[in-house]
Amino acid sequence: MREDTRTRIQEIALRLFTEQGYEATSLREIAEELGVTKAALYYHFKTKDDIVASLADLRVAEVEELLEWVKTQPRSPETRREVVLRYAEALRRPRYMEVARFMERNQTALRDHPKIVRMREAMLELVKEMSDPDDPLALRLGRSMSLFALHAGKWMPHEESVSEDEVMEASLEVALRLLEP
Amino acid sequence: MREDTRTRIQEIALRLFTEQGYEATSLREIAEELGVTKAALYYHFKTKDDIVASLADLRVAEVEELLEWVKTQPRSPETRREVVLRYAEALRRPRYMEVARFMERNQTALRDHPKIVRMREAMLELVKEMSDPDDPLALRLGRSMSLFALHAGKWMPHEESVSEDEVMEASLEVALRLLEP
DNA sequence: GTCTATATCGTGATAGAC
DNA sequence: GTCTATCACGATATAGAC
Repeated sequence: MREDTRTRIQEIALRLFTEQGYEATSLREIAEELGVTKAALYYHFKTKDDIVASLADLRVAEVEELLEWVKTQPRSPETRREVVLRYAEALRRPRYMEVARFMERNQTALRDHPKIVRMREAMLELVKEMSDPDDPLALRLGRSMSLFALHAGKWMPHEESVSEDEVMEASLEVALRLLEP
Repeated sequence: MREDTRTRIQEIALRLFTEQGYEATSLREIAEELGVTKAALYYHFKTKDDIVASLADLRVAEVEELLEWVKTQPRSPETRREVVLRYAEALRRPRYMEVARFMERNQTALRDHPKIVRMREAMLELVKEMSDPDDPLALRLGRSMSLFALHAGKWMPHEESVSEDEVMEASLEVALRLLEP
């Protein structure tokens, strides 16, 4: 059974926005890859920003959920570990990592987009929850990098002999190590 | 003595490109901040790309120099440590960190720009020189993140009570720790 | 749902006067 | 070195037929 057009637009847009950048990608390009005209896109999405919003939705809810959860937990090594594990788990879901990469690569272009702003704020709060204000600065910094380390594995170049799972496992190891002094 | 116009253009462009993104920043905006018309910019820079090139120049030579040096050294813990220290030292120079941030934030928009391509390749080689192919994956990943950790300190949010130097010192601590198993 | 046609705008860039 | 005036282009977005 064939995907619906809306989903195909999302997929094409996600790829092009990430590869070339949001502003550098025109609706004409997306339409051409889809095999329709520019105007047809406007039936499925009201504006170009709307496409971004639909992509952000794939991720925002999940991060905010994780944030809500962590707020109910004590600030302990176990909680931090669990946050990293849950975040890593989320990254395995289809398209999640791709959306994360799209956002990361287009932060400036999208810095005023409401959904992106919410996303950034949630991530900052999440990072904040992972340290006490009186922890040493280097430790706090390391923990801030922890979640990012999980993304980094996918973006760093490595040989083809290494499998996805191995990279994810190694990233997780780095991330967990960054939690501790 | 007043800065020359060329330098002022670079400064304004660097700030706007970083804050809003390269594509989102028009020459009109830069000209307005400078207090001249768009056309006047073209006396100082032949194209918009030329402004980027002049900004990249502030950093490319330095990284390539560091790369050349590391290639003459054995792959040892001391060499890796020295690379991180030298890179951290370079980041203290005026505008270097700002240029790094500008590049980082606009990687996609500038992905075909010759100077940016050279820069990325040099950084990748530099990272490569910091590990042996048979080191464990997690260690190689951590070392890849090491230089990035030095950037990260500046971007992560932290209280105003913390000084620049303290942040840099903490970043350095994280970076050095990432070098070791 | 998709089309053609068009409106409207801002962009990077150039020519030539001063 | 800076200006005015202008160009050519491609962008997002809309109207209305099919």
